[in-house]
Amino acid sequence: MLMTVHEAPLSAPSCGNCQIRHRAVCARCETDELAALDAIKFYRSFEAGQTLIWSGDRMDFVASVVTGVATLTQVMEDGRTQTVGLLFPSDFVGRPGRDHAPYNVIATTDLLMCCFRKKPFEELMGRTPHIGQRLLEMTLDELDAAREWMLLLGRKTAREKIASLLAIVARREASLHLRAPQGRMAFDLPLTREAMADYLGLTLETVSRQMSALKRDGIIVLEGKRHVSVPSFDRLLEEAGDDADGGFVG
Amino acid sequence: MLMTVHEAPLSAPSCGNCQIRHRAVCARCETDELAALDAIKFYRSFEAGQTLIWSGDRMDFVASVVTGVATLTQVMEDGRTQTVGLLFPSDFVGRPGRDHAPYNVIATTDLLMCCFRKKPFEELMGRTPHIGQRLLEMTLDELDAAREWMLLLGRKTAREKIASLLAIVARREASLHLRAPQGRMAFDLPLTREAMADYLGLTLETVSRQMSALKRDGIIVLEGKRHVSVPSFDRLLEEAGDDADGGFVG
DNA sequence: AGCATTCTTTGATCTGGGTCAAGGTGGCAA
DNA sequence: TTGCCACCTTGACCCAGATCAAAGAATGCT
Repeated sequence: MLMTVHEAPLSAPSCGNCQIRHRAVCARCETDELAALDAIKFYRSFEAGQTLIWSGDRMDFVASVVTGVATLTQVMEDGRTQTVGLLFPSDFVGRPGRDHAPYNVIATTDLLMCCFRKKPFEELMGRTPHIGQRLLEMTLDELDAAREWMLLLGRKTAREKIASLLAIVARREASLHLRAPQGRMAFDLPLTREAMADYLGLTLETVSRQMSALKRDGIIVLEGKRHVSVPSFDRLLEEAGDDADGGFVG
Repeated sequence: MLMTVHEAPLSAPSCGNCQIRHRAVCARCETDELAALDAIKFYRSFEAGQTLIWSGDRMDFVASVVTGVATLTQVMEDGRTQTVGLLFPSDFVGRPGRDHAPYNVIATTDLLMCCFRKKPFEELMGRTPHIGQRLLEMTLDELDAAREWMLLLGRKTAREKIASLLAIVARREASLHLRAPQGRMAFDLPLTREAMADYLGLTLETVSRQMSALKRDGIIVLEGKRHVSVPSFDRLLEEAGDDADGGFVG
């Protein structure tokens, strides 16, 4: 069973540990871990567009997304920008054992984060190997996702890139509602055209043109700029150029 | 899985644990860990060009590179290929808790791997949290490297890509000889032009042209096709477009 | 030595996506 | 209800890198 909706800061999620457990079952939660995590956690909320963390900032906490979407981005001296991670609810940011942020973390929608002070979190990790194991699994999944994205950035066409991104967003949105992604589906894009471009290694004009092309070709239906419906998820996957189920577990 | 298995080399590296510890000092090695790892390890060697593991293969071991260089590559149905990882000595392949390989692993030079049967390795990990922690650190480093590479693939020019790759190889070669990368340095490229292209998201012709351009501009000196010397490492880093120390810890 | 193979370089040409520029569109503040 | 501002779309043109083609090295085999 996947974890259900998290509530606002005042009424904390029923199982704070779920953040760490990243869509894993709660059944195995050990009470003391839960209490220990509860004791060091706090919530922060951000508005769409806000930069939560600047690259190079001191970061004295680790965190996981409760609701909303954020990006990790790298910026070159001359301003070229590449997004290197998309964070959906249950995704984790921050690295035990490093105290400066290597990326900008930007809220692309309104965002609620569940944070853990790093010091006590690290201590807790030392005491309960289980948390470290979970973190390892999550990190390995992220690594796979990053490598999948390397294929996209290095070898896919603009159209395939857009289709891949839409497929990933569709999948993640579906998983938030405990559904498998298939058939007709609809969702809101949590990203501006520019943010999409930064994730895909394109310009925003190309993103816009390819969105129009996919719409013209009936792969997607747009209502407004952000709401997308996908008549056939399989068709979308074909456009994404992925073999088989093609990809992200992320 | 096609591979020629030679027997364990007569003189194994003095501390097998170092593989896992990934360039860490051996001083902290705990005797029992070492013995336990020794008990489940074996060596395999491969020739340049051999594919050690095919994507989708059952993989019943994890391993680390002792000598030589290997790549992790993804291939699309139509043959487009993207390398998603470069493995130098001390780098780790394989994931506890997954039994099919997600990438092709290809030896780009003659290669010696130190392998651990997965089952006993996982059990050992369960008993000695220390190994899990080390693996987490290594995985987080790889994730950073992958994300750095995403910036390269998404936003850098062909010339910057080549310079970045040369800088990484120079750094890794230097670290094998326990030196800091700086000033004049020389090394052999462990990759063909095609393998470079696959890692950089370019064609081999573009790689060749840009190598010639960097040579013409005095950034590098080529002796033969593979031997590179770099008169000024700083100059190379500038060409790579990295800010500050720019990058890979890998 | 002669030939084949594999890797690399270089040239000529083409093109997908970038760049520059000009309008849409829609939400919201006054 | 108007006007602003942020976001998005579309068009015209351009260029970095792809593609197509040919011809050098280097190596190894007979």
